[in-house]
Amino acid sequence: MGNISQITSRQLPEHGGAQSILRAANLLREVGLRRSVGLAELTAATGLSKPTVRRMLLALINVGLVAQNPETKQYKLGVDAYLLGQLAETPYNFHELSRDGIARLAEVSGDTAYLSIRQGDSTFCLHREEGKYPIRTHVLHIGDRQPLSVGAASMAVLAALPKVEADAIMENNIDKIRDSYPDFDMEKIYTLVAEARIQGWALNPGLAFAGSWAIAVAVRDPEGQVLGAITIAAIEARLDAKRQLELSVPLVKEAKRLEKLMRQAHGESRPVASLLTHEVRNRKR
Amino acid sequence: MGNISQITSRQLPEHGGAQSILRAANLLREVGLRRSVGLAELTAATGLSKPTVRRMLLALINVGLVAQNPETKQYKLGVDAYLLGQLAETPYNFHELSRDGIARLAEVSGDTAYLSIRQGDSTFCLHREEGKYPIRTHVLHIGDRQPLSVGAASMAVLAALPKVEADAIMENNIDKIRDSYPDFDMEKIYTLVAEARIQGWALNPGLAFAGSWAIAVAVRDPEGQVLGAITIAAIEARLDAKRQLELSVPLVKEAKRLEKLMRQAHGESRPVASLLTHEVRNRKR
DNA sequence: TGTCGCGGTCCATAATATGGAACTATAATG
DNA sequence: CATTATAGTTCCATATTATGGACCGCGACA
Repeated sequence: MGNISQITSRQLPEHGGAQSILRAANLLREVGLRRSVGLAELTAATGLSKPTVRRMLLALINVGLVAQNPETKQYKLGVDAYLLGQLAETPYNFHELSRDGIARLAEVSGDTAYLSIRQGDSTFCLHREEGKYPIRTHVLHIGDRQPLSVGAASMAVLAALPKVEADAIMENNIDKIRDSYPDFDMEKIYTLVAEARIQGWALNPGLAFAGSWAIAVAVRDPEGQVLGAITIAAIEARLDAKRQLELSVPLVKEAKRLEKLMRQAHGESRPVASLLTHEVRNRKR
Repeated sequence: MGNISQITSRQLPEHGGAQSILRAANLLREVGLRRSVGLAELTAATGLSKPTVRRMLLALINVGLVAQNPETKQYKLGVDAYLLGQLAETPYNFHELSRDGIARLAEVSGDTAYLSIRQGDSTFCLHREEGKYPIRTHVLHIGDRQPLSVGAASMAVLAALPKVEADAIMENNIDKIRDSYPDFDMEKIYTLVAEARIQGWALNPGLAFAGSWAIAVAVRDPEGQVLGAITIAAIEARLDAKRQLELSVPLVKEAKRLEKLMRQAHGESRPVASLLTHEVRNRKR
């Protein structure tokens, strides 16, 4: 494998020998990131040859991780991918524990509340809860991924990271961002992140999508690492300076609450019920 | 696929060349089926050599599908597995659309209601909702898989399948079941499934776990295929013949409702919102 | 009718993954 | 302290396994 040019994605011969797994996982990710996608696009996205992609897709279909619509010939994630997700957990039960808080935020604000988790140089939208106000921004969807810098949650995460780390990431992401959001003002991002550091919450004044504003607060795990962020998004008219301040209060409160929940849950390593669980599991095995 | 000996799992050189993906997926599944597992058990479970398993695990860790606890050295599914699951869907939105109905069943019964989806020769527990009655059976957990024949949901699915297919599956599963549930009376299963065909709902009178009874109804997708089942489980004292009859009414009703929901949702291929989604997605790419 | 884009397949070749063995380390057990 | 079990690593000859160029068939378009 080429070790000089880094055109496609992750590579390196890797000490051991397991390249095909990396490729397959990459492919799986590419399929997942689009709701439905054709063979050609996947070959382009992965940089692999058509037969290879097709073979890998067949294998993934065989194990149920991918499904193909027999009419449109489009590929998408299969049921087993869903099931696998049911078996996995977010760290510290981040997702589960946040549910109520996010709902409360949607309730009190009337707008849309989000939960995002950090994944390397991106954030990933895990959950969305809608409030009662009839005009909503539907910009961010569950499953959407945004490079750090783009969006309120992203900026909140960046602001919460050590400054050197944040700067390195921004440097790193700058190309990715120029590709996807050509008319993006990186200077503004630096300012906004700096402000977020002082305020304790980040503001996205419609940068990614005109008219769609949002404020966000980072959430840390019991070890102090930045796990993700919670966000309230609204149309511009409903997020002026005054309301930003108003909403930042419950937002920060819910973030603190979530952090506390995670600390508590972290204390009790295993609930009593798992004893029974264990008994049953043995029976099965 | 191998139709004679099924010793290890899926095998055969497979027409194409993508065996390592099959192996990796298998490994991933084995990791997922246990909450947390060591290297030795995985080598045993997969039938592969230690270096191979370790190499594959490293690759899977690299892509985030597996995580390793640095203290215990145990492996489990990684965050990316979770995220992947968020991107996937159950067929016909089975899981989403069932949520309210399951909650209602838990509410009216006071006991525990389940949703299970069929996966080949097994059912997989997708969702559980608990009622208010203080004594609950915690036998089945989200993520648990049971071979068809074992459990009320399983039997409901079997009863709903064409008889020849059901018989073939039972024949097929019989070894698996003898392994895991040594004191299992297959004769009784046949009887119960036959009864289920007549009644329209299946009863598990504490077969898998003494004292834990349940009734279940199969659910079909808009094409008429059996997708899974919904279940009400309770302790034996709360599921005598009279109450079985009582509870079977709302159970069947919810199943019908769910089927209707899926038919409706199937009609409208794409909601309006996805136009916007598409626009945003383009921006990113 | 020609051509372009797409999904899909073949197969000789080259690259890749494999696992036995031998070894280290650490922790629990008797 | 010896023993056992577990996790993990390295080496390397071997052959299993993946690869992609070339090719086919189809439908859309001009």
